[in-house]
Formats: sequence, C-alpha cells, structure tokens
Amino acid sequence: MTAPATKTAPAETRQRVLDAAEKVFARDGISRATVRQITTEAGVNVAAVNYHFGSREGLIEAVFERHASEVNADRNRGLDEVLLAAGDGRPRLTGILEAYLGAPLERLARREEDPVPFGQLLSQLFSEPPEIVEPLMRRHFAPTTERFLEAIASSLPDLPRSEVEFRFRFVIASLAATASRKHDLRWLSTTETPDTTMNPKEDMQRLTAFLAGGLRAPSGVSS
Amino acid sequence: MTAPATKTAPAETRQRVLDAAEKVFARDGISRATVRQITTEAGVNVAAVNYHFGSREGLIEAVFERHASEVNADRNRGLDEVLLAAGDGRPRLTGILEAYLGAPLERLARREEDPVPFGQLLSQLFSEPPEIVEPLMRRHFAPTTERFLEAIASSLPDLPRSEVEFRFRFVIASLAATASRKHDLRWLSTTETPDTTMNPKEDMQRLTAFLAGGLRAPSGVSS
DNA sequence: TAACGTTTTAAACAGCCGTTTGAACTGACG
DNA sequence: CGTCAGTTCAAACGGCTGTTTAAAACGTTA
Repeated sequence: MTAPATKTAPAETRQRVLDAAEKVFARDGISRATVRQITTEAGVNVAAVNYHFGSREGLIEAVFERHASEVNADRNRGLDEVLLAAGDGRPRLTGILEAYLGAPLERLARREEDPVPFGQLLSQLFSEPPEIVEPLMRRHFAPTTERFLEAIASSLPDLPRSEVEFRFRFVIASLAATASRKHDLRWLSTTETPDTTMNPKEDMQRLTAFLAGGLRAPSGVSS
Repeated sequence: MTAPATKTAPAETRQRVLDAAEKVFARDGISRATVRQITTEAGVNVAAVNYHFGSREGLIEAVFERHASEVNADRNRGLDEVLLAAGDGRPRLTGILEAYLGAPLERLARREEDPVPFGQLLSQLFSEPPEIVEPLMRRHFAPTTERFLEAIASSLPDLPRSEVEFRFRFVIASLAATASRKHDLRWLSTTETPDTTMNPKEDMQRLTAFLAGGLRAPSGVSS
C-alpha cells in the first residue's frame, strides 16, 4: 500500500514533498498551507500527497515525526546534564530553561543555510487551532515537556505546583513569540528598525533571564 | 452609499452581523472564519456583509473599531492614575502592568453573560498572520502601547531600552496565552483537570507577578 | 520479450470560498 | 397613487480546496 515493497525504493518524491511541506508550513502556518502550494513547491504532482501520506493530515504528522524525536533527544540530553550536575540538590533553573529553549532556537538559526525550518514551524504551531495543536503536542512532545515541568518544580520548591503549571505556559508562549517573531513590535512607530537580526545564542540568554525572573517571582495569589 | 440617508435608519442587520462576526472571529479566529458562517449565525443573507461593510476585510475593521477605543480608554485611564500617583518618582511597575492587562482580561470575563467576546478576539488576534495583525495593531493600538512602553522603561531605568522592547513582547505573548488559553497544557497527561475556571481578577494577579519578575530581572546580555 | 507491481500523471470530482448580480421588497415623500 | 432611495433576497459567478480516478510510465523479475 504505502510502503514500497520493491528492493530499491526510490522514495525521492516522498522526500521532496516532506521538504517542501516543512518549508511552506513554517512560512504560512499549517492551517493556511495548501497541498497545491506544497506540491508545486516540490515540483511534483498534486496526487503525490495523497498517494504517499494518505491525506493532508498524514503529511502533517510525517513532517513532525521527522524532527520531533531529535528535538526531544536534544532537550533530554541537556536536562540530564543539569540534573546530573545538581546531584541531590536543586537543579539550576537557568540550566533547565536553556536546555528547553536551546533545541528549537538553534534549529531556528540553521534556517538560512539548511532546508530545515523546523524551528519556525515548531513555534508557529501554537498559532494553530487546538484541533491541530493538541494531537501533535500530545503525540510528540508531552513526555519530554512533563520532565521539564517536574524539573522546574523541583528547582522552585517554594512555588505551588499549580503555579508552576500556570507559569509554564508563559515559557512556551515566550519561546514561540521569540522564534516566530509574531509578537514583535514592528507595528509601533518607534521601532523603525524592522529587522533585528536573529542571534539565537543571545536570544536564548535574554529569554532565559526574563523567564527565570518571572518563574522565581513570589506567588502572586494573596491566599 | 453606506450610511442610511432616511430618518429612521434600521441598521439592525448591520448590528447583527457585527455581533455574529465578533463571536465567530473570537471562536474560530479571524482568518478561519468565513462570511457564510457569520451570516448564517446572524440569520441574514450572505450578501449583507458586502453590502454593509464592502468586503470581508471591511467587516474585520468594523469589529475592531467598535471596541478598540474603549479598551484604549480603559488602559490609558489606568495608566494615568499610576503616573499621577508616582508624581516625579518612578511609576509602580505592577500598577502599569495591571492597567495594561486589566482591560482585556475583564472583557474576557464578561463573555459568559454578554455578547462581547472581544477579549477572546483580542488575544486570538496574535495567532493571525502578520498581514492581518499588523494593520489592525498599527491602526488601533499603537499609540496606547507606546505609552505603556515608555512607562515601563521609566519604571525600570537600569534596563536598556532595547531590552525593554525585547521583553515587552513577552507581556503581549503571555497576555494572549492567558486569555486565549492557547498555550495551556491540556495535552499533558498530568493535567487531568481540563477546565480550570477562568478568574480574571486572580489571573491578572498571577500574570502580573510573573511579568513583573521577568521585567525586573537583570539584563541577560553579558556585554 | 512479456508480465508485473509501483509510481507518476492529467483530469475530473464535489464542496466551499468571497463577491456580484438583478430582481423583489420596504417605507417615506411628493 | 406613483416614485424612488435603501435594503434584502435567491441565485449565480469564477476560483480555490482536498481528494479520487483511470490511464500512462517506470523498473524489476521471470
């Protein structure tokens, strides 16, 4: 059916569609990208998507399957180091954050030289409707995210667990805002310089400083 | 042309379309809502949108014109109070943040009893593509936002101006994340309770605590 | 060479999109 | 009563969507 049964499987068309889909998804957003855009960009027939991936939705899944495990591995490796260095003590909050932010931000920097705009796609993902976001996050990023949630909680023992979860959303939101540049202030008259060059290493430092400060803030609830 | 020249102008259809559009935009997002969805929900003919608003885009503009000035007035009033109370000294950061966050979050709370889901819409706005976001923000929210940017900068004199602007994006992103519930962690297995009831007063306190902590953090750049 | 499974192709499918059209309807004015 | 803006209506416009179809092209194997 889908998998090639012959010995020398070319699967070149499949790869080109995946590359093009990744690029178009990252540029225009998943829900706005059309299969005709993708197949045209890939230089293949329209039917290739349905033949190789079953449907448009299957293509989306395939794009994430290609990279999600890599991102998760990077993040887990970084977190392992931080936890190992901490020993029995509290893990360093900034280290945890850097492990979480580093993988997508680094993948974002490569976007100029590589056909790998997966960092862009990953941040744009949160602009998608819930019916797209939630299945993908659950399938590909839930376990790793949970590890980081635990690590942050153990790094901030005085903060109620509910507050940790409440604030973790802002980690994700701020990461997405930084990576996708969606919330930048181009529409303000003061910010005349529109293209502040993206420096992933520096961006991560600045983002980490802000998030660590926010996460460490005393609980806002008066009770 | 557009404005009724007769004495007793009904304009009831126009109003119903506006109400329905606001609801559908807030629920499904601007770029995903169709004029047929809106007109069906409003119980009017499809052509009503083009007759009363010229085009789908004109309807979007009209929806924002209805509420943007109100939100801006609320925010400016709150900011005036904070600046007045500060006198010649530094304005209180938490006060500035509460003035900025209060208007949309309060408008969000009314959504159960009123046909005014403009708070939802305002936060969902940032999930839209730039060609939708930027004109709307520039036309309706740029001057007020600039005032708040100045106020925050004067409240944090030790923080470089570029860092203030960099971090202000996270204020917007976190507000949007709180209001639209887009970045919540429903897709995590731990968070078994999916519907944490929205308490705008408490949400604002918790959000303010986080953002103040982040904004006050020492500049992350090493230079 | 002939037969075979896999892949690619052009063409068409029904369905929805925003918008336009021209006729029907409304209510106030002369 | 007739007139005439203003408004509403069903119907249709071209264009785009994801998907399906059947035929053609392909490379391997017998």
